Amino acid sequence: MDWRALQDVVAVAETGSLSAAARRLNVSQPTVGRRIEQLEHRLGAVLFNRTAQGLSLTKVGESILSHAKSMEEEALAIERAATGANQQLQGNVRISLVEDLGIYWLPKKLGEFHEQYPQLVIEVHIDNQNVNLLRREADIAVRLARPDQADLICRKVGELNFGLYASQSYLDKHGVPEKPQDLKEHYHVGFEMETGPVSEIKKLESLFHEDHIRHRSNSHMEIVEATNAGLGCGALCCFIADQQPNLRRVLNNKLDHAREIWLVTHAEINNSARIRTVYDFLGKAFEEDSKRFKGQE
Amino acid sequence: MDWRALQDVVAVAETGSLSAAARRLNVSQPTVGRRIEQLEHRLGAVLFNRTAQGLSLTKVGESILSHAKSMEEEALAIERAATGANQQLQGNVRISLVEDLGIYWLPKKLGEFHEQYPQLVIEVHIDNQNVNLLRREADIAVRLARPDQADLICRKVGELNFGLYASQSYLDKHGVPEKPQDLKEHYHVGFEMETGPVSEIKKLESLFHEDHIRHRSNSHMEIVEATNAGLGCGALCCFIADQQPNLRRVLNNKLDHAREIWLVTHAEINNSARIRTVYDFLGKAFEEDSKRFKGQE
DNA sequence: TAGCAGGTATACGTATTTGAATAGGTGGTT
DNA sequence: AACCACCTATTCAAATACGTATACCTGCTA
Repeated sequence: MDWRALQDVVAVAETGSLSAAARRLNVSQPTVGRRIEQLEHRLGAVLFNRTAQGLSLTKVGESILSHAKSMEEEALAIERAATGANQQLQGNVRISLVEDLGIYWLPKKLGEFHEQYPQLVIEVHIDNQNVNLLRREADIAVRLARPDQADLICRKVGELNFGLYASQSYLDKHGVPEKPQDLKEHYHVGFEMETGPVSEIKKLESLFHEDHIRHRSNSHMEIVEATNAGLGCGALCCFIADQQPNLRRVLNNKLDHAREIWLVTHAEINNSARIRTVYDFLGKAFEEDSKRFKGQE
Repeated sequence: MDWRALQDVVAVAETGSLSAAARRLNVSQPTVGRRIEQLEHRLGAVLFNRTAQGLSLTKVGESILSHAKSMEEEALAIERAATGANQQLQGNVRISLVEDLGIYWLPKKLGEFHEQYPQLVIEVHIDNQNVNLLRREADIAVRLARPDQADLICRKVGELNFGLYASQSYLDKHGVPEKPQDLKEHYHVGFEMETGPVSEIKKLESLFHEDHIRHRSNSHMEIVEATNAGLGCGALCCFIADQQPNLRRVLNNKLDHAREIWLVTHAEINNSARIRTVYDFLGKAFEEDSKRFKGQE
């Protein structure tokens, strides 16, 4: 029995089509189709119903799936174990961060890092959604909330403060709000619900008139630009907004909210010398800039 | 990551060499070598120490092995699930039996079976050691002791009686023993320790003078022939020995011992129509001949 | 010490596997 | 109704992986 076909079964079952599975597995659609066909022949059972819309599991296929998924778990554990055992200071380390930190902060820090560790390659993966560390989608993640998955090790490395900002041109046109109630007359530029912390977003939005919420985005950078462009008041990272010459803080820090910054990695792979090196470097780097992130500088 | 390489890792770790693993996996030695080499490269870790005598696991290799073995377990479970789901009355069924039943009894029964189920192919696997049903080394096994593995379903289908026999020519030469004590003067033809039930064998051997145990074998057939050839008194299946014209029963049935006959299969694969068919057929066949096996006919 | 029976590593022609291209089907959208 | 986006199945040339043959190493035995 070709175990690769079992790998394919998981991918096809989860994506619902040979094509999508092939993309995920970095092979071609005919290859996935053929391998599954062979497996079915070998097992003497049809695992999928084929339609023009894709494939769906048969009863037999379902009875097999959980086993194949267990195999996948074990395969991932193998990758983690091997990575964790690697004590060389060379190779890739993949870091996942939210835009704010990934774009406005990390690059400036990495210069120093590369001087110190010339053999290490950093892959930066900007993503406001959470990546799955258990699946090695990243080696190290920076998150704005404490992770709750098991098997992860994590460390709080600071707080990221958000304040309410608007552009000078916007304020010239719409006036400067003096107290929170004044916001009812203002426009809001905010986060998409799916991406950010829902309760915080709703709390902020409730200060504005519901018809005045004109713009939402899943991109933090885009919100900075939209605020810069005068579309309304936006809740922005202080350490970013304070450096934008056209942005002004609104209502001082009455509407600030802070989110915790967590550095996260997988317990097993953190045995790896190169990953621990990056992890420790980031920990120190965050500490150095903790005041900036709190918006106190 | 190529899951086939993980399959290879298990085989190499268990057999200790690329060559042996290749034989087990039905591929060539260079193939196994290459795939493991690739895996090591992909994982960035050396899994085996290579010597001219074979391969041994490194520390990293060991930390991986248990995961890979778990994958193997799951893969086997998949095979069983697929087989069990197969409701067609065609295909192979592999039966494992001890020689006595496999050679002197089963073939005669199978004629009738094939008439009834022309689409089913029976593979007979004669083996006095126990095969591993969990690994699908056989679909159905006939054993002379109650199996203790989990996940097996089994059924006692009779008792196989053994008695003490010697050839007419042997008795002419050495005389006929009248009581058990007389056996001290006789020669014994018996089982190898590894194959049979150790306590029974020792009990029987103790009746003879230790210098008179001239012949041991792992083959029941060979013991029949050896006894036929006049090498000594042998403990033989009654239903076989009673049909041999030259063999005589010694000491009537004072030294009989019976072993239970168990029909065994795997719980999951017994859902398969074809396997259940054979299982039920064998159950009935054993019942029909139960008196013969007890040596009462 | 020679010969043998294991093993790994390597070279190379062949056979298999692969992916690009494409035909053909289906459902949703304009 | 026509188009588009998505899917599967098939074809065929090209890339890849494979097995055979072989060199070479090591430990055992005569």
